[in-house]
Amino acid sequence: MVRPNEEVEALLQEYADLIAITGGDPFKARAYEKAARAIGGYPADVSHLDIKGLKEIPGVGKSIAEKVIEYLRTGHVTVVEETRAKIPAGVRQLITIPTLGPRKAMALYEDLHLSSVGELADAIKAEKLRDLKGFGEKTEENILHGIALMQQAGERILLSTAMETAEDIVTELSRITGCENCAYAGSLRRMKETAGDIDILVAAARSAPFMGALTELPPTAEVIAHGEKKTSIRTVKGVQVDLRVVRPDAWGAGMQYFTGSKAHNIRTRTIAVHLGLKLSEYGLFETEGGKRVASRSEDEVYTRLGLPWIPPTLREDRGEIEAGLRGELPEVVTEADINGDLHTHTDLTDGLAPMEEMVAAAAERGYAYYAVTDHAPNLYMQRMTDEKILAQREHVRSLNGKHHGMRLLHGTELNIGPDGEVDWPDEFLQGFDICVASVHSHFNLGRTAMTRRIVRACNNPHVNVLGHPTTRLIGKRPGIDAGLDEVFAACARTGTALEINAQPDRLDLGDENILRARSHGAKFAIDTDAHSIPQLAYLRYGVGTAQRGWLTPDDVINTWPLRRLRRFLRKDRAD
DNA sequence: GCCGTTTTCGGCCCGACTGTTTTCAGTCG
Repeated sequence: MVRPNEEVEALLQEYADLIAITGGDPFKARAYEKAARAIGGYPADVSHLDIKGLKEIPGVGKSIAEKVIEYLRTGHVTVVEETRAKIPAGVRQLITIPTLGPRKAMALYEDLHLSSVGELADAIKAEKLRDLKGFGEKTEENILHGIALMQQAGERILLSTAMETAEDIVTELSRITGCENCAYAGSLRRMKETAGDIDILVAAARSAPFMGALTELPPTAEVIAHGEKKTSIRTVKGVQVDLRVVRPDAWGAGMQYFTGSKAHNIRTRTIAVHLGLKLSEYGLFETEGGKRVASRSEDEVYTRLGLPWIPPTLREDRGEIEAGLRGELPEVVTEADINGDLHTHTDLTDGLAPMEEMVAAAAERGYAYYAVTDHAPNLYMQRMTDEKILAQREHVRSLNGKHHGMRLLHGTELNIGPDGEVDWPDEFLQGFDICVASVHSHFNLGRTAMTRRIVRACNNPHVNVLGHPTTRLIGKRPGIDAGLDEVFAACARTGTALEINAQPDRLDLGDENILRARSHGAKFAIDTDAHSIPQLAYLRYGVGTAQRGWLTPDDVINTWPLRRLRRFLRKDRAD
């Protein structure tokens, strides 16, 4: 079900956290963290590897390889179990609170015996923390703020987490005899950035086999409800999954109903009423007499309502009904329209895979072009130098066109400094085919300074893409405070594309900001910011988000042919 | 615990920022 690589990654990360919390060797903790990341981002399935194969993964040596083997054989690792026994699980949860790290978490556990987020919140309210060494009023405030941020995301999970679970379940249920159709619906199908639960729909004459199967799938931890029409379970990861089975001739009406959104459905049902019809999850019926007029496919249902089929990503009652009635629905961008990725990393900085491997994997995706954009020197921890990036450029040039004719662009991800300055002078920047520029520091400037800073970066004739424009991390960090309308206008004016960063915890810009930016006439780049080969597939989440922002291929520069893209990348420069 | 054009020991991503301190620990990117 879940990729074994991810399971192992989670286990090693947990062990790294436990080492850090218990005050173990920080280098050891980092070694486990590094190995966890490397395995999570490794393209081959680790469960098919032996010790020798595992040790070929960078950062994995004898000791970790043996633990991985032990885990794959027995489902657990003895030393991890032993360490777990010393530290309540809640303590580890504490370090997921922003601004709260392993040292503070351990102090809270040892001195105040706090071992859950709830207990911590209560202790802060009782002003118990401020007397602790290294803690003060401001620390209390920051932790409370961090807890609030986490709870704001609430019980919702990231789109990618929901998607992986849903696709696994759909695959399993589709195998069952009698399954005529199976798909996920709900906010997941609309590609909303987070999901509260997962809705799965099956078309079949008999429901019992599917209801039974769901309750017995490996990720099922708890059965919440088990009936004839609906079964709900909770997975080991705490995600609720609702399964509904409909008759095959009601598939379209069921999908339409369970895809939502609620606001969209209210509109479609109102239209039905005005036509003397009634719309439910079972079909579209005549009010008088109850004769069924449509239900087999969504297309049939929408057509009978006088609407074209509406892409699920648009179904938010944000004007799609009106546009549909006028015959002016946008032809939204699809994954197939994307000609290349313009923001990616290699192991020259913090990526996991060597450039050749990233490039080969990108070519397999059928891209016409691909940009290598490693970090620039001002992100000090990456240790980039002029020599290293120039050597990489030579390497990029040497591989250009060698994989299915895919053209390579050599670029970089610049850091936008507090005054809007970037890493290199103009003469040096001139040598790049493309520059992404992003905020990686100074997140707390005031709005005026923040706006000026970003607008200044857009004015730079070498900055082509504004990377993850708000820098938000879903459920962890709000976006920077900037005058976004000014920023979007500057992007449109200067020919700087706004990135739709497809990393599932970023999805930045998000749909609402995309709609705003589009109204300013800005262009966009849907990029994965991939740090490993599997992450190249995150593109789908960026595309879904772009669709939610009503973008067409013409709005998205990396759907364009290379010639047009290159013209855009020159901005107004003469060179 | 990993790794090696400083190779079996001794380094390991470096610097900024914040809030707590009175010289610095913890967290983050």
